[in-house]
Amino acid sequence: MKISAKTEYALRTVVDLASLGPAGTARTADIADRQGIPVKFLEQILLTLKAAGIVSSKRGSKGGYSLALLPSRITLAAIATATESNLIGGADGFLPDSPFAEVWADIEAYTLQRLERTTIQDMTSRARELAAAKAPHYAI
Amino acid sequence: MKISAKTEYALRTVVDLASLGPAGTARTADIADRQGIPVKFLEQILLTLKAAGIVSSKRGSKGGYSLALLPSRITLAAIATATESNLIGGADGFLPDSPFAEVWADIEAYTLQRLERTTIQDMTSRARELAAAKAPHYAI
DNA sequence: AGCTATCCTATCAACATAATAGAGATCGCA
DNA sequence: TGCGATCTCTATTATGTTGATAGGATAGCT
Repeated sequence: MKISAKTEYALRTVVDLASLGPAGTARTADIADRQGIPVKFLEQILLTLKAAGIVSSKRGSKGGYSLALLPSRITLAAIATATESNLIGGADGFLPDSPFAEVWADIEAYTLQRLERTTIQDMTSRARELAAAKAPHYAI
Repeated sequence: MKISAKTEYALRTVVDLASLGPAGTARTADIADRQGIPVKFLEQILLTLKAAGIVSSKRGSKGGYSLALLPSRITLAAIATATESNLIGGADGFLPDSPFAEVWADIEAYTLQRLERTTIQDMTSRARELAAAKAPHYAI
């Protein structure tokens, strides 16, 4: 289960936008700066995310990107399938009715389900939990 | 979940050896021929499998490769970890306590478990089942 | 108009994988 | 002992994918 930099950047980018709250907007350069992502690379990623209907954009001065959906409606699967060329379907080479194909199909089904059940909202709330558990003295 | 040609070849090779029965031996060239694998590539794969303790070899005339373990003791995980450079550990880039890391760890754990619970013997018997289901008129 | 930012496409560099090449080492047997 | 068969080892090439960069085109705001 390798994860590409592109997908990792995409996930972090969507969380970044989600952290701005509803109707929050950010320019590519600002996201890139906050997340440590090469600007021109992030441009491409944002175009991909836009094509997938995950973010929306506004051009020109006062423009930028914002989430096209509620964080609770954006699944990790939606992001990963948009950016990862073959999240699934890597078991070709085996005959379709081979026992190996069954095993790989099983693994891919689990993977896809897990990513489909998990939303960006899950990520942000879980991040808060983890932060609270790590530094409870600041939280109290 | 991409699977490399090397791993696919390795899996097919071990099944090929298992199909020869206990104490069955085959030369590299014969396996390559039966499985449609480039000979020199298969040489490297067999060396890898040998280093992993999955097959054993005998040199010279009358030499060849054979399984070092019973098919019921060879897991898909053993083969895949031997041939695949990073079956696991592809979620670096995320901070270790990031919620993303949790999700990926979960998926990897499932993957590894599935491959560890499945043996080459499972593969050969399942292959027979599938063949029987496909052509029941010949089986009766 | 002129500035700002997204949009689009081409290109390059780095890396991993698939495959090939050619010696070298060891075994069995005549 | 010699010789062919077969595994063993390392280097090299080819190919494809990914990560990143470049530069201009398009659209919105003031």
